[in-house]
Amino acid sequence: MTFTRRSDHTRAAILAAARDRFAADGFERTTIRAIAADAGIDPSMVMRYYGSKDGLFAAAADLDLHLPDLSTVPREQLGETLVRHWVERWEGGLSDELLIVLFRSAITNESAAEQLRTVFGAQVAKAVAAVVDDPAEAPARAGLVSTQMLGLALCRHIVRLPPVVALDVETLISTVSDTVQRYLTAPLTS
Amino acid sequence: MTFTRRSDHTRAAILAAARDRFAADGFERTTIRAIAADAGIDPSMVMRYYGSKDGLFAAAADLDLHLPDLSTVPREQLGETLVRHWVERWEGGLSDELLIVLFRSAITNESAAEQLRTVFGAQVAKAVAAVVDDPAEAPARAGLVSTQMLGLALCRHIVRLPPVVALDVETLISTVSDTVQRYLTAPLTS
DNA sequence: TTCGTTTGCCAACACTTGTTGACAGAACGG
DNA sequence: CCGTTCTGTCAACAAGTGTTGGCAAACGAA
Repeated sequence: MTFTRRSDHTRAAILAAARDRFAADGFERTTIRAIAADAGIDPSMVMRYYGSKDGLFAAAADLDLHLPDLSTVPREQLGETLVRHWVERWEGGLSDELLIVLFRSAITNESAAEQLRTVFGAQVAKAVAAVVDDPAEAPARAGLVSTQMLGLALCRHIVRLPPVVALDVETLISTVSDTVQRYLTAPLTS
Repeated sequence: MTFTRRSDHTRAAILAAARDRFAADGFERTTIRAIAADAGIDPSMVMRYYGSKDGLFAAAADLDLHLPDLSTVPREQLGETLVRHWVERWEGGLSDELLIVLFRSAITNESAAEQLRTVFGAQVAKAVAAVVDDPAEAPARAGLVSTQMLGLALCRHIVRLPPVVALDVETLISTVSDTVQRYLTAPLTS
């Protein structure tokens, strides 16, 4: 099944071009013709190898957050570990534009939103569940953590709110870490 | 200039239909034909009264956050005042779908993103500046507050992450209020 | 070589998009 | 009454969309 086909190069070129376009423009504004042009091939090839625009998107937005395993982290460093990982992943140039792909498209495309829900529902919940005292509180804590981390990425890298973009990385990390630390460990008021 | 034209009813119907559609589908997927159909008129009327799709969007997404004046609020209630106002505005049914309009479209449409930057840059910064000790810190604090408030709205009302949707309103308010209170008043580590 | 398969391009389909201009009737001022 | 303006419809345009099928060349096994 994993033979190296002669078309592998083309397939990879399509996927790379698709990620660039989806990340830059979102799902709706990205056209198969533009992707094909970027990849230097004919639009019909995209259909042949990925079936449809939706199929191509699914292939392009398949990602792993690689969240750190929090179970081995000292309790008082949980927030910082998570936030630092998150921030540095986003700051790390274009290497992880997959996140932007998913993000940009999830706002308007329902299947992309479902994919984002799955990614966060599973991966963040798993990371959080490993360190929470009361398992019943795990979903709520994971949800709160998600609001802060997604909000941070949204403001700094998608909408690019000037004051958020201007924030010093270390200030950002240390301030937001305190928040996430509280969401993970502080008693949940109600 | 503010005569009551006979077409005012049509103009209003177009605007209402446009807000519904933009909020539900975002800018790109919303078609003038669909808006016209909802409003029960011909697509060409939309062009006549609003010039273009962009013009219609600008008219539909013109909004005021109505953030409370924090200068009269006791210092220890700043966070809760802001967060409660924000959450209740979003929870208040469809009455404020304008926010969703702007939000959904800002991700893929550059002029909408600019509009969102303006709204937050101006209105949040103004509200925050009124209560911050060191004026030099105001933009950073406003930025941090924005990440939490936008992230909250994103997760709960746009992407609809299940654990965030499931959160009890009062738990949500009190927990996030603590965060915003810290962003407004706690020393900024660096 | 000879055959079938793979890879790619070309042209076209059927459809939707934003937008425009011509035209019919109502409303209104003179 | 006339003539003008306003409000609305209809039909069409030019462009762009995802998608499909046919065909030529390159390849790989026999």
